[in-house]
Amino acid sequence: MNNALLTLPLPTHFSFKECLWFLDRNFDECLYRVKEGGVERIIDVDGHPLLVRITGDEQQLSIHSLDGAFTARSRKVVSDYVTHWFDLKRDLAPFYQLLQQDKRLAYMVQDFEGLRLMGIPDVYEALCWCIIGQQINLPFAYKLKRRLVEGYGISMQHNGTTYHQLPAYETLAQISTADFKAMQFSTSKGQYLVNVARAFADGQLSLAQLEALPDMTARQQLLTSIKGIGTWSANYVLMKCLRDGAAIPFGDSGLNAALLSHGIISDKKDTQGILRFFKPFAGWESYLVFYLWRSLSKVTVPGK
DNA sequence: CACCAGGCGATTT
DNA sequence: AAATCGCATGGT
Repeated sequence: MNNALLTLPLPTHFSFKECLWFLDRNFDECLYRVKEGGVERIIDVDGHPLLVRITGDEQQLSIHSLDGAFTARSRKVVSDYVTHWFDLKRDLAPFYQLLQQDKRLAYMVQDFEGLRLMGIPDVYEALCWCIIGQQINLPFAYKLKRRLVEGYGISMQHNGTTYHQLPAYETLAQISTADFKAMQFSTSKGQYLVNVARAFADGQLSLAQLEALPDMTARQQLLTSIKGIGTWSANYVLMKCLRDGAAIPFGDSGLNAALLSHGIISDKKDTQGILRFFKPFAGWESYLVFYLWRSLSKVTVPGK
């Protein structure tokens, strides 16, 4: 038995290639690295960084620790993390049945077969990314994230490559407006990030606290009580981190673009039309949003 | 110089 | 509740 290897069985309708395509779609991501058919990143195990490499085939995901053998504890944490990240516990068959019933979307079942809604298991990371990405184009958003991570985060070396983690929230909470400006963050973006970091540092917000709430409405309310987290961000977190199938990031520019290009609406402000469109997809709204985002890149996966 | 980008908060209706 | 407005900041 290899103590540095962990494997996870795959459900049906799972394509590692499709998932990897999403992770590697030409953005300058700094919290993981896609290399030689796999993805590598640091996973936090009780405050300790563990570098792993994930590859996949038809049957399973293989997770190699690049940092020594797994312990029983790290095996559990990493397994849970990757299961969440790749959404391994979901049966996509019902979703594909719904897609087939809409002529405008049926092509997705073939073209994107096995694509999972790639999550952000860490709620702090999800919230930071929301704020960084608000109202700016994605290439610039990735630039900002890299500046923040390289300037204030935690990094480690492996075989000559540097791997990063976000700054701890205690660190982020103390970055000044001037320091944010130097990284080309707007004043409000910097303040919003500090607000989130403080909420974690002060114990007002944690994954456990969110999960303890009775329903998604209550979770959304707690999230939007933080200045800087609006409807879009709260729903983005519900979708990518808390795995709420019904979350829709209303107002999202990419979502609107996809709805327009599919002839589903003819006006971004047609709120009723959007709600009507999502109605038959009850419980799968977030998956539908993710597949609509996917459709914006017509690039197909090599070998499919 | 416009207009846009994975919006938000505050204000007004 | 729903619509509108001002706001930052860089990219195209």
